[in-house]
Amino acid sequence: VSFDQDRAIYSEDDEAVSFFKVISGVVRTCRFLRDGRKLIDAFYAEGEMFGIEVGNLHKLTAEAASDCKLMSFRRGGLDTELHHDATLSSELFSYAMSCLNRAQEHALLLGRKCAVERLAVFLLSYSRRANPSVTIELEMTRQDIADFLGLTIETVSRSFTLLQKIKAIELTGPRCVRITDRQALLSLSR
Amino acid sequence: VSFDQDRAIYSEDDEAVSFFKVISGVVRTCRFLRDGRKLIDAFYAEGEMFGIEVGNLHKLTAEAASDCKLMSFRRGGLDTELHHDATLSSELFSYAMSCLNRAQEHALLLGRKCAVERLAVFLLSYSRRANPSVTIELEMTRQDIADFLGLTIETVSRSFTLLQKIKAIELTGPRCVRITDRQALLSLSR
DNA sequence: CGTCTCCTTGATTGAAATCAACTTAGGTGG
DNA sequence: CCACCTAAGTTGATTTCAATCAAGGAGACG
Repeated sequence: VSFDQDRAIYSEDDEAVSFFKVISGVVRTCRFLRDGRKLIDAFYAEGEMFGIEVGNLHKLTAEAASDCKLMSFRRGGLDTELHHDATLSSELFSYAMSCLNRAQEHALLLGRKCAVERLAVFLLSYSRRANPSVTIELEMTRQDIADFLGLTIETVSRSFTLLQKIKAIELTGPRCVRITDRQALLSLSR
Repeated sequence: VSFDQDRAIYSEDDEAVSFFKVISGVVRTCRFLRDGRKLIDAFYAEGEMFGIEVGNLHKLTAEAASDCKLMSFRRGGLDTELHHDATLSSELFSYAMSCLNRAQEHALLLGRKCAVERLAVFLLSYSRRANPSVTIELEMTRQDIADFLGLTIETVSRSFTLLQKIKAIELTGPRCVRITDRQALLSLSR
């Protein structure tokens, strides 16, 4: 299945009939407050799965952060299978626990880290998942980064500038970053 | 096992040899940044389980938020059992997913809600788990609430005062709250 | 009765949000 | 092919909310 950038894949409280694997592009899952405030919970890149739920409803909204292609899986008998296939369900347990870990790390970032520190964490985690070359291509907008880090686009932009000023990164384009001092980012991030 | 208030039950990166069930009192799980900044991930009250991990190490620190009694379980063959007992592992999956949900809700709060809104959420969730009587007894300090909500004790205190001023709550003592306008709290919390 | 801890309140500072203007890059069509 | 248009990003000025600094009050306990 293909989705254009910013298309909704499913919405909060939609019935969870399928889950997905990313073939290409980036997907974001997010939540909203009634007045429109938004927080991106996670980005999913090539090869990652999302949309697995326990109840009948999706707890988050999923949107295409870039144009992307997905593999869709019928949820079907997953529930019943769960009670019989111990390997499957223990793998799902591991999967859920690793998501939990990521979410807890995210909470620590949102609750206790300042703007530059948040961006440092983001760039490090992003560089880890992208190919390990020096220059990384950000596949999402400043707005997406801001909504993930609990900031505004202006603050994100200023933080990029600041990281560049202290020579931790180099901006070769608005979406292109080279990490020039990984150690500096690391010490900001903990 | 008994723990006095503020005693560590286990620390981040400790070997995860046991997990626990709360018999009485309240436990908090938390993470730290190197400079001492702290975020409480969750509180666990009577009957709740904590300390279940996938790897060999605890990912969080657990401390007694009040004097408390715990039931300790050897982790033992849980790993091997996991691959054979489908019911157990699917239950663990559900457990992990509900923790994940809670963590995501927490992240939304930390990333996008202001101080009073955060306190409103906290009081509502706390009143849900405590007995449903009108007056609730907070079993933790302002510092704990602040570390959970990503605020300082002063801001928490001011938010209590503010909620009282708008007649959403009544403080019958520093640790005793009566919710007088649940609707007001609800509309702050979403 | 004094001391200590926890909590509240006030004054000031500071980091990020908001408001506003400007720049750049990319895409489109003349 | 180039000029224009638009969306995305940056930068600056100001405001705002929460943090910090500081002082004082209330209850618990020896």
